[in-house]
Amino acid sequence: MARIKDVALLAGVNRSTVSRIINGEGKFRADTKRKVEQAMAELNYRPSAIARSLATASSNMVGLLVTYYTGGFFGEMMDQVQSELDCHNKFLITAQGHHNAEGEREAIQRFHDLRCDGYILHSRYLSDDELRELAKLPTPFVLLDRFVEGLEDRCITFDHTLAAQLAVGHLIEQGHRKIACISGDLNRETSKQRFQGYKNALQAAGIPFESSLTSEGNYGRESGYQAALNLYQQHDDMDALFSCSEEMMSGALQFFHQHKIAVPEQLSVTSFDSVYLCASFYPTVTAVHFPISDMARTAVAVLNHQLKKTETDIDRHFLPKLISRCSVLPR
Amino acid sequence: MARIKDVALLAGVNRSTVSRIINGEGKFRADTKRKVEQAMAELNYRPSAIARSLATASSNMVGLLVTYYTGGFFGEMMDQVQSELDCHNKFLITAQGHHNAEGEREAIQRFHDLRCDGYILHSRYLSDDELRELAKLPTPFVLLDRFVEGLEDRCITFDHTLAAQLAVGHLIEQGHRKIACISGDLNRETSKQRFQGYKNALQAAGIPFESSLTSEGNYGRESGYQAALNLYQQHDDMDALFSCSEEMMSGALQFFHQHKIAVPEQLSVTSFDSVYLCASFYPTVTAVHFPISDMARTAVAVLNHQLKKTETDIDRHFLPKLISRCSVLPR
DNA sequence: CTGAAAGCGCTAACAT
DNA sequence: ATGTTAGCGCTTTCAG
Repeated sequence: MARIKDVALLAGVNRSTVSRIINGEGKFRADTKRKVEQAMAELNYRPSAIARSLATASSNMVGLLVTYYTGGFFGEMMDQVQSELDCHNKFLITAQGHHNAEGEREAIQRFHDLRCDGYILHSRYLSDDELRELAKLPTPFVLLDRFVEGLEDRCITFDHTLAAQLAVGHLIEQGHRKIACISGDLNRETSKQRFQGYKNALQAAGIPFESSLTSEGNYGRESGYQAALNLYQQHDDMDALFSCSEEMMSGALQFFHQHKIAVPEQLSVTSFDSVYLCASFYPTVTAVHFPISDMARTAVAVLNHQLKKTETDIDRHFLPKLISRCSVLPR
Repeated sequence: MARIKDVALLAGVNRSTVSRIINGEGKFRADTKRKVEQAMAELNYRPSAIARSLATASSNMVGLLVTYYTGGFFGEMMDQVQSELDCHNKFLITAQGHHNAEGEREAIQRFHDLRCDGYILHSRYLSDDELRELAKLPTPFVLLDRFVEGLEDRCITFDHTLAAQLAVGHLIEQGHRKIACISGDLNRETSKQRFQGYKNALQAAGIPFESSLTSEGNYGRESGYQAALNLYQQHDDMDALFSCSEEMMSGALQFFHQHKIAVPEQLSVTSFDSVYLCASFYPTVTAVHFPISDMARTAVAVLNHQLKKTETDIDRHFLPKLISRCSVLPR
């Protein structure tokens, strides 16, 4: 593998001249430049990003922490982050948190070992305190879909409560009263918020909250199926259902199909939706969209400002939008 | 950020001693080891993977090229590759090929710039010749789901033709004759193979091939919907359908639901399935499973042998299995 | 068992 | 406009 000194030798110049030409710093005589470029081409030379990192104390790498790779949600994030990063010629390093704090810590450790210039963390299990501690270290990072007091500048947030409220509110507007809810794992902050949004919507309409109309899932399809089953056994007269995730909605729909419960004729449904799965169901499901792509893009933008230490007024807070599809009928 | 020399200073030993202790090379007096470990802890020292790479001429990074991040298929691959790599303390670098040769070239370029020790390539657009050229360079790589003559040792393959044959054969066994097919983009090698499998199955059963019973999609859901529409308009009496991808099956199912065509009572269907989407449909769809996870794991294993220059008899060829679900009824 | 010194491939003052 | 030189943080001979 050719090194910079081979290029310099072949071109008959000094290594630093080559370096400068590569990095476009300063001016050079046209023919030096030509000679160098020719030598690089001839030797098929590519500078070593590693050696560069060491010399410049900047790796050009950005670490992205996600909870899991599978399921499509992550792919969406990754796609956005990568394409933003590509524009700036930075490298993307990813790691999974594996659904626990220790996993997230290890992931960040890896980023640190690689001396990533910055991180984008979709952290679910690290405590606010731990994150604030991390913020004291020199490496900048932004938090994706998380709010931590004291770290406001680094937080890309989404209003989960309002989103759920919107989805349930739509059901109410269409005249539904007996509305069931499949929540996510209620240990998770955002799940709680979504659940709260469900309650808020009911309250705003003066509908009493009834806990037997709610069932906790784990965001997976099977849990959605199971929850639908539970709910239906207790309330075969419910007139609507709200699911806190698209995957769980997928399972619920399976249950309804199987039991010949017509959606939306007999039962209206709405859902949370991240990767437009709700558009692929039958019927297509009216849902609040969780704009993870836009948020991921924003995360990179904000991180870039932190890296350059420039101020920014990029809007870091996202509001939900309801996407009307075919799963709701007025009562 | 503490460096090795800070640790050495604090522990009162030489840098090389620290280095040796970190890497567990040789023997040391118990108390030197203790002192050093204490110093490392105190300084919160973590060796720089970058400096290490430069010194050892080995980056401990592995590059994974995929065509796209979105859709879940990639996540599955990535998950497997990462967890295998984790065991060996290696770093995963990913890049997208962006559905064209130039994109794949750039991705590999990135891997090279980072001096990855090896690559796992899910390459769709680079020619066999180009891949053979690449094989002449010193960096080892493995090809995922691709067969290139001369590179047999590096190819992890799957029998797409047989898989399709199995899925269509099952339909035939159940007494179906008028079987439609939604194929993938026929410019792609594996799509051609799947399509060929469809034809093979028909031929084996003595059923004449009828091109109006086939429709080409692009692996996306919408194209599946469209294809189902096309096919049904021409042959509303078809008795079965085979889809070359789960996504397209999703779209087809939407069409059938919408038009009250009962699956499987009125129409039996089978599909290709990568990430078990077919289990989430209603009805659940009988499908041949494309074992991308196992293949990805194997890819890492094979690459590891290449990196260590050891021989291996790992089985690199995968055979399809049919997973029976609820979308097929005998005629 | 440990230390001294050179070097990995590059960049960045500092000269000229 | 280009060359000289000294690192970046680590590993790895070679000594002892």
